[in-house]
Amino acid sequence: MQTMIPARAPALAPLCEVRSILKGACLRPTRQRLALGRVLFADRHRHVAAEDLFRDVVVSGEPLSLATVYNTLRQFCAAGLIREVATQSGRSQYDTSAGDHHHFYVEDEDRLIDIPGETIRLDRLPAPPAGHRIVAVDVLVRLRRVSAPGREVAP
Amino acid sequence: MQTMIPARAPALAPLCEVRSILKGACLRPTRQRLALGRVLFADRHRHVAAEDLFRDVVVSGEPLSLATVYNTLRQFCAAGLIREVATQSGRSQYDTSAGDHHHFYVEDEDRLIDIPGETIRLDRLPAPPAGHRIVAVDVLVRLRRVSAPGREVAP
DNA sequence: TTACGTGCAAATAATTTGCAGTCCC
DNA sequence: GGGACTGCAAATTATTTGCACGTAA
Repeated sequence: MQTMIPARAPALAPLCEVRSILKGACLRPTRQRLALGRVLFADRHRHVAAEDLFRDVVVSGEPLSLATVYNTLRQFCAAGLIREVATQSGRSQYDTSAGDHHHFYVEDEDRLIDIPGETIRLDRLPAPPAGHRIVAVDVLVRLRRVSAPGREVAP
Repeated sequence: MQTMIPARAPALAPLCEVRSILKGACLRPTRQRLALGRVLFADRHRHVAAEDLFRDVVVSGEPLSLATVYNTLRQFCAAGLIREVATQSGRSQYDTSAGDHHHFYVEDEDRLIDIPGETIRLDRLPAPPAGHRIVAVDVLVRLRRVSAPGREVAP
């Protein structure tokens, strides 16, 4: 889509903070993980797809391979440092804040927006089927642009 | 995973019903769409991935191509006849009941289970960002097996 | 040292598309 | 008859994996 890469350097989390996050998750502080962590944890309310993160880290001056980004995202996810958000676009997005909150999803742009945890309250959560336990409740509020190019559906 | 294809013929919705559903959506009643519709609309609480549906239709005796399944699912979705459900597995699942309800998602099996609409109530839905309107609210309650093979996480 | 990580390129998986031929209205 | 639909195979896109090499503990 875009030929020119905007070389805005993304904000970076302090190295020592990332180190201790990794240590807490029993993950070796390799150069690549540190670089990914510095970008990921700079803003606790970010949503990234693997490709975006890859681009940001490379722009930040640390070369690494895309495969490593995928692998590391999976590890961070398994460690509970970040969270995968399911959308209906083909690609996964990762949420840098693991806390309790939900999302708006702008369909046309494949973009996520945080909804603070207390804003939505779920009453009467159903009991899980026998033999299962609830590990998470994800609420996705799907949005579309008003008066989007095209036609508007009558209510 | 499974080498033998169990040739259980799936239940089929009546042809006339599928015809009128298609007519209502302004879609031509072609042989392939009818066959897909008969399988899809036989049970209003089914969840299928494209490949599963493809297999079921072929088993029901109507040959068609996988590409047509994908294309048709997209068309049915756009027409509001079915609904795509986002999960974190790579593949999309389609829900044959378009009505208001939510889902349990068994992560280990990539399987969806309906939660009736009134079972979950959402209070205080947040206002959408300016210029956007809410088109749907999807709640996904993620489940994992209790005492799954492996280890259990302490609470 | 030594198991754990990483890069690369190739493999997979799910889905979409181009185009020639077929079918419904 | 003519545009809508389908099949096929090839293209795309997102992600994973195998294996030789590098690096933190």
